[in-house]
Amino acid sequence: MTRATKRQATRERIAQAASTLFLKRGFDAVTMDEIAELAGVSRRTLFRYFPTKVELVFPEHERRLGLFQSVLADAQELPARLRVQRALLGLVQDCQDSSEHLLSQAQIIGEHPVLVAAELSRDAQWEAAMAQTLAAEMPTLRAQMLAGALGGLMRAVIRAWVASDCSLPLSELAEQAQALIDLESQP
Amino acid sequence: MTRATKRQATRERIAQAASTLFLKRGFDAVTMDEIAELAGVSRRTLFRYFPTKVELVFPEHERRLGLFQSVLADAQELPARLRVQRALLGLVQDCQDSSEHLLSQAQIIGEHPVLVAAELSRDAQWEAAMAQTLAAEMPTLRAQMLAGALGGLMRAVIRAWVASDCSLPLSELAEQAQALIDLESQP
DNA sequence: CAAACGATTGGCACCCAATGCCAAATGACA
DNA sequence: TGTCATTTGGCATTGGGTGCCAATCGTTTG
Repeated sequence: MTRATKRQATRERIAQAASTLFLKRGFDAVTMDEIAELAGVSRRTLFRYFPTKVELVFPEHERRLGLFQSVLADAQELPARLRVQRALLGLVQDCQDSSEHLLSQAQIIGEHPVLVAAELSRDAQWEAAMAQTLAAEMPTLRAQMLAGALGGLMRAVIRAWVASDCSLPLSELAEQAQALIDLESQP
Repeated sequence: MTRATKRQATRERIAQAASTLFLKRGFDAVTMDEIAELAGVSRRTLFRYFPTKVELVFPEHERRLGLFQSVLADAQELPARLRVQRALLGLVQDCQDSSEHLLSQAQIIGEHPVLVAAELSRDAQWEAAMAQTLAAEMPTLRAQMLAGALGGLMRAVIRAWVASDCSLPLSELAEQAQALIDLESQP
């Protein structure tokens, strides 16, 4: 078994073990030792794959953010606001494709303050990426404000969608959001 | 010395001690024991006043949030969106009045992921309060989206203001923000 | 004023997340 | 197959956070 493959498999085994235990008993009631044991690795190795316990709740984040950023960077010939719109649509698609995983994640996060905060700071990374892109064709402050507003919209949309058990059509919600801030008509 | 007075004094002494140490050596390099010693209380008592180390960075938050909520609840005869506008203006005023404290707080937070996340989750409480108020005169989802967008705007404005060492006129920035989402003209 | 009461405090032991260090094991490659 | 770099495990340590109990200090009542 090649090195990279094994690493990948171990990572997924750990994430799976963590998710299982978190869902069964809640974030706080699970110790790192238990996760390590269920995943079949030592506690020390577990910390090499996931530097903090919180990271175990968002195993897909880094990959997803990378995707988002690459969509923003693609097709440089298009205007920035259009690239942002595309990236957001891609994100929506990604959410729909993995709605199952999203729901269990939401259940784990629940009202837990630390996890809610962690999710918000991950959302902020998306906003930062959008702001950077938008800054190419408008003043920085305006780009940051717009990105912040878009991020706030996204959060509300996703939250509503998750609250409906992912049953409502996400695209419809996204349309309502677009009515509030029309990217096309921004000065 | 009456009980409540003493409690108040102790709380402020602790907050002051923490702020001093954080500014001098950074959040991570300060232990709870050191803060307790400088404040002249036992470690155990320190944890009774501030349940987590992070709370020590936002000692004013609870009071400020309460103020914000009471402004939202006042003057029920006015339309909700106007009350939200008032509350936001009050917040801006509050920030200008305590800009000094805000700057040192920003210096402590810096790029520290945990503190950034903690600040975001506090912002989210403001958004929730606004959303609840706005929900009185529009559908819940729309209220949440609008509140999220307003929160994103506020954050960008405050961030820009702090980045300028609180020298730019905050009211001017707020006006720019209003141009993006005009509360009056929302359907 | 004194005694009884309730809130505040301090000290202790304990749990657990997180980190540094070093030695053993394991896959890659000549 | 033998060497080399990566990965892994075990160990010790630091520091945040909590439960428990006894001592202390306002407060209240007779």
